[in-house]
Amino acid sequence: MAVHKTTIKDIANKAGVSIALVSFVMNNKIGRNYRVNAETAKKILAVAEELNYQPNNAARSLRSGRSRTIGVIVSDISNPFFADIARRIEDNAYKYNYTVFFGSSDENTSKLENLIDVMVNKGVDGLVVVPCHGSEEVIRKLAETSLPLVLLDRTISDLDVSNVLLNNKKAALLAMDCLIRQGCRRIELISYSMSLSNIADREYGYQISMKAHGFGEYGHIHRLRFKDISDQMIRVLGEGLSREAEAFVFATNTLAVEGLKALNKMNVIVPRDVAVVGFDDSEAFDLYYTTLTHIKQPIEQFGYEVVELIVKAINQKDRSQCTTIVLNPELVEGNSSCRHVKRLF
Amino acid sequence: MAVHKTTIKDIANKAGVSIALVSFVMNNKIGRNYRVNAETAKKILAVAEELNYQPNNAARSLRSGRSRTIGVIVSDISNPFFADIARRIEDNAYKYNYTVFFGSSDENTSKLENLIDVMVNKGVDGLVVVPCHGSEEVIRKLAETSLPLVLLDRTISDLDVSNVLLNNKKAALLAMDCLIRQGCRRIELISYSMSLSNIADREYGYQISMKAHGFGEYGHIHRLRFKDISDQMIRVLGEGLSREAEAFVFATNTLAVEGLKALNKMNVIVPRDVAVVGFDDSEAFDLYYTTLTHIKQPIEQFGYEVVELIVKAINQKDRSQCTTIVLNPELVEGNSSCRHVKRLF
DNA sequence: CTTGTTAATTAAATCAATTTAGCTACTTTT
DNA sequence: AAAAGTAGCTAAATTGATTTAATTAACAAG
Repeated sequence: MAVHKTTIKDIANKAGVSIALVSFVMNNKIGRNYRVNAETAKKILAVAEELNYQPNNAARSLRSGRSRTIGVIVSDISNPFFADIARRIEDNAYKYNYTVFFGSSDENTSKLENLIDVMVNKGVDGLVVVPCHGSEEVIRKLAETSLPLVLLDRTISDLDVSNVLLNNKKAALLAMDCLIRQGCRRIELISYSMSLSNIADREYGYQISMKAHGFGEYGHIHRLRFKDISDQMIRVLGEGLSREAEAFVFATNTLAVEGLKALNKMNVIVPRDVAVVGFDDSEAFDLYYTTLTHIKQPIEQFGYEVVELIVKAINQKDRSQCTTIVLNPELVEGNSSCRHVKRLF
Repeated sequence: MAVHKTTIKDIANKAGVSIALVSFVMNNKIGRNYRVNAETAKKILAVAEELNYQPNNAARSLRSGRSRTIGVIVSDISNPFFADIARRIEDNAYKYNYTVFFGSSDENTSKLENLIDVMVNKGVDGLVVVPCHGSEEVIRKLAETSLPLVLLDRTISDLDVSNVLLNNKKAALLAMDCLIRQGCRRIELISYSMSLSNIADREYGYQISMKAHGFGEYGHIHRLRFKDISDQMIRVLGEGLSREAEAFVFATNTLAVEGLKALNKMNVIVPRDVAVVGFDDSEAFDLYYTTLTHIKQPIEQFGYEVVELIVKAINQKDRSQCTTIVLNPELVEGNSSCRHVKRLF
């Protein structure tokens, strides 16, 4: 608790030994090379305890070149999806005695680059990054350095780097299967205009499914710009409905929230007028008048695996060994996709 | 971008000067005590640029005893209220060249104590803490140390420390005035059983208002335990409704979300059957079938002021000078408090 | 009794930056 | 021309911990 002041030197003085011995004991380095008398070790530990010794991280870091610190850059830490992952990362990193710096890129490449600089400058031992639109080159350059790196949620094609990703194609297929089982054919996808691997894979899964079931002609992918979503949303949903779309799939939780808001404004009732499937959970859906069918991502596992990978990468000097972990999505069926409800009205 | 390797020494070698000169120039220390020829300075800066010099934080930190790092411990970083504040803190701290460590206490004192230890150990220059239930003693001990400290959102009574708080009593009065204006008398408050200054002040404001308007006899404060809220919520709301409560005030956003969920389950329509006022905003309310009347807290200002205070505290050696900033709440009137709607049904 | 071995310990270098005290050359003053 | 002042620069100490190389003391082996 107390703000530390006692150093290894203080302990050495009080215990009547050299600072080297204290260091050996404090680091449990006792072995064939460093031998310390059991009595002496005991005494040193006692004095350390008495003086409430806390090692100086700056000194340690300077000497070892390591900070026991990890940098995590997500697109927006106030997005519940990333906030939840952040919590898990924090918790798991703590187990390994690592502390975490967080940063938000706001889907802005220059901000991302800046954050990377700040964190590298702070001396983080490794970086976890959610690549944003247009960040490909920045990430490639970063991957060329010797700094341990793990990409989260999205990846960069043809880049030899560790990843923790969702099986986004499968996720899209799950969403589609659910709707198709309900008899939907005119299914439209609401997506972002940003070029992101997770989005692309979801779009791919959507298209595969539509074609496989022979609904290709009904297919529509709406790609919205990141800024000023709500106006665009009302427009594209309106377009879809005028084409008699039977279902909308929203490619992210932010899109789903905005989409449901728009449908509310347009007085469109879900699932009576149109079926809906979303991605990710959100507290927002808890108060919605019907339960939302959505793809559930294994948040805890995301946080867990990311830390495992980055710690592994830090501890191996061989940077060439990369691991990609692909996590499985799960379909949570609510009422928003129950197309048959129409008959009830 | 590149992982740094060039040191002050490299620059000195390449520029043909001593490391001291490089340090003077890099730190802009040029003045009466440290004189550097303009030409030399220029050359040093050029070499630094060329070698892409990034100062080693560990060395700097070791020498100066400062880390340019701030620790922020909230109760839960995945609660949107704190996540939003965290973003603002991060942004404002960046302006001062500070980086931020976040931690979540989960309203658990021993976890809080542990986090404080970790952060002190990491050598943070200052701490921003949201005190949790039962943390009084821990905070008092912390305040006795020389570590700059700012309490956020909640305070500890009779403790000489800087604070950034909401005027919670006023906030409660605003909420009450709004309901009373609508003709409500049987107003009940849903609160936590935790002993927290913000909660206490909101309860106080509620009681003051009820008594002042002569509704004391109708007053009911329900204090829920932090764990397993939903069951308790259904019970207490049921109790309230059986007493013909006309309005519920929820003392926090988490309580409001749980409360509205419970009302949904109980098939109680807002505001037809009961009026509702909440604290804080939440994305969750966006999809609710009616707009929620709530107390809006100045989130941006919270983040801003906290950083201002902690930076000020860090830069003054005189620890005795404490500042308390009390921010003003704002009432955002939605439809959930429009009691008169009853007549329309 | 010398040599070798090993247990126990320590002095000193190192990490990268900051900062104090001091040292040259000049220039200015008297 | 001696004294004083100053511009420009540098050597070296310092920060706290880690780690290498060296040292001492004790004991066993030859």
